Amino acid sequence: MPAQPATDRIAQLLAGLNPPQREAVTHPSGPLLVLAGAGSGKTRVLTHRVAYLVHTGGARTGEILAITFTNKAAQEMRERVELLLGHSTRGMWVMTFHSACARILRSEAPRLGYTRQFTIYDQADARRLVKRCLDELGVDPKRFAPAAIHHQISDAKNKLRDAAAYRELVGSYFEQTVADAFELYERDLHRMNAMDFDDLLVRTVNVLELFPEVRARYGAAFRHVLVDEYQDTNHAQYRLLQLLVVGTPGRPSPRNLMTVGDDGQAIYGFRGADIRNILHFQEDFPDATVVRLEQNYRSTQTILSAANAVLAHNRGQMAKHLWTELGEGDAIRVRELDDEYAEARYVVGEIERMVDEGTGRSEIAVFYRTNAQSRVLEDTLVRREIGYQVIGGTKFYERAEIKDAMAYLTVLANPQDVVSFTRIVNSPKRGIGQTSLSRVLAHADTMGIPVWEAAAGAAGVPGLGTAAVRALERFMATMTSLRERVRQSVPVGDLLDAVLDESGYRDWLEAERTIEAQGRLENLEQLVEAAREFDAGAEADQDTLDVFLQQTALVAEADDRRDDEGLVTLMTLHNAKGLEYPVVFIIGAEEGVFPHSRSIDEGSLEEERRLCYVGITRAMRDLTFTYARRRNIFGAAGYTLPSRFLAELPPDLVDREGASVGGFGAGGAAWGTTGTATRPRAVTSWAAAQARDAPSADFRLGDDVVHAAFGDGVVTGVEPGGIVVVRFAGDGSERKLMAEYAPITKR
DNA sequence: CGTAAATGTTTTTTT
DNA sequence: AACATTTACG
Repeated sequence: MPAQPATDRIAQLLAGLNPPQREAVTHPSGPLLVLAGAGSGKTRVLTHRVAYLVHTGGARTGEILAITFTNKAAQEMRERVELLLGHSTRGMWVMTFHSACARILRSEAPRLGYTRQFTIYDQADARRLVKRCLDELGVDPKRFAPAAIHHQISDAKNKLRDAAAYRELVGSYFEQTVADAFELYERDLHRMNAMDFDDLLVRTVNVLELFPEVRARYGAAFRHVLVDEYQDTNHAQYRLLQLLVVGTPGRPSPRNLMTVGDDGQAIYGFRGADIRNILHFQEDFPDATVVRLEQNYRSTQTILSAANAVLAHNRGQMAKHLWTELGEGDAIRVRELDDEYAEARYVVGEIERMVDEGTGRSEIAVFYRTNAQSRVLEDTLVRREIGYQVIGGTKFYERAEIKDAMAYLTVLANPQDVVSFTRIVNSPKRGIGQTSLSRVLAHADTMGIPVWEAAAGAAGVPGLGTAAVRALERFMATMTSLRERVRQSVPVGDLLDAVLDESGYRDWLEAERTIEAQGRLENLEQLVEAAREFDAGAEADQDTLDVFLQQTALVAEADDRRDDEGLVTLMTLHNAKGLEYPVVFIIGAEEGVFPHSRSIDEGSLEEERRLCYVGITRAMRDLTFTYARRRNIFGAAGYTLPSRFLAELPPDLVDREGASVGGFGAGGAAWGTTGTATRPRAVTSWAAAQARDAPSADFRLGDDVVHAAFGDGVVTGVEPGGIVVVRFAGDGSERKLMAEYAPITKR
């Protein structure tokens, strides 16, 4: 393309934008909030604004920080901006919050007592560490699940509360335990030179708050900050933006913050997202310009009206007037099936029919609430030989062999990392069991030295058997030799290859001679390949291993979504946000499944409803809901009720052939055909519906019960989800039990 | 110390 | 039903 005068390029950039889009793109300066309804072209506005800023000289590429929620979105944004600009976006920060923070911390973390080689722990690593802390405290992991404790800690961190601040708010024994674990956990993380996902945000905020010169530097560097999916930001992210944008007393910054979002699509509250960030933007920035994008370019009016009608059942959403020029379109189908197998057969049958009629497979998507639901569907698709892809689910980097390989590299980069060391020391088996490992760890702890050093001096570890000492010495000889190559800056791909050979990991898998091991070997080769690609693209600096590790820790999936290959796409509703498909199926529309029983229990129904809104608005022209009358969970079959969201769809927009008329609450037909003698009382969740089939589970307040292990007790509460609360006479403890599974009987 | 059996727990959603 | 973790045994 020949170079054009800037004015032409700008005119071209703005052609094809509607008036509010254009207003947002050309906004001169200062805070800007874009309220962008589903399908209203928000990515378009973001990318065009970035290009506009560069073209008009409002910012150089290096002065722009564009933050997205997922890596996928970041990559897509970068590509689209490059297309608009006609050149590379090198130097522009287009990435997720976590990536941006990791990058800042790679240079600034030493100010907080970390080295540049700090390890990033994912959820699983963090949970393992929490469990270790609980062990150290002598807490029974059955009483308090490490996952629950970690969730509390994570929640606190997202609110920028440290362990001390958390302790001040303690109000129960559970929270007391969390506070204890929190302190140990933070101490261990810092000692091990490691950060969890939340730390990336928190520590960046810490650096910016503690060091005004750092804040001034980054504040000046990013003249324009653009944030996508603003409704999903948490408090730490909010604070981070304030620090970057508001500037320092002596040096006010241009406050060029553009946030784009839709309060109707806030679906990450469970992860600490605070919807108030978007609701209060105009209070934070009273001079903010607000632009509403209300024309939808994606869906038929029927689909939009249905989405609006569902969302209208929430209180306090911002008003929306989405409209479209795409016409009425077909009714939304709702179908009732016998069970999840019939449901899968129906969906796959419809897919076959549509494909026969000329629809491309890549135009079709199936959404579900939980990953586990993909399984039956996948079986059916395989049997009918329909190509499909599953987005999300078990991630490449969460596979055991990949985590092992990464742990080897991590230990080589960060010799203090106990979690990674523990992971690899006896994998493959080299005769270093739990007992020997504990001795090494304890020794490192008492001496206050890194694990690596303790292991390297195995002979000096008290209580270690000669066999264990020898095994450790062999292991550490290998590791030391590998570490030497790190020092020489051997490319990561070569290093990883050497790790797999010299650790004996490859031989170990090859010796297994199973199909599964073969698959694992292939995954590892794929990882080596990814490392070599990284080497090829890496700049010739010395920190390649650290960069590789920190970058990889933040990338969930290696295999990307493919649009062009004629594959039907399967994913969770959460994963569907930001995407669109001509044909959409939403399966498992049942109380307890969607809305999920836990949401019902925890009172986060409005968020579930927004999730439903997100799902509906992904569809361009064809939308089908299905639900099953009977569904298996934990093995046993249970009966279900149609999702309340189905009842919220305006009847005149819906085609309910084969489905019970009236939806939720009119499930009598479904129940009647099962031959069940008693009509069920109103059930609020799936588990409760299922509990109906087990008469023994019918506990009432005040019932005297006997538990196989805890002895006599009395029922002090009955909760939705088939949970009974029992206070036991033996130790006075109060426990929540699953009525159906717990070994309790009425007296 | 490692393997195999037994036991108990689990399912939201994700950077 | 599937999985992880704990326990028993060689």
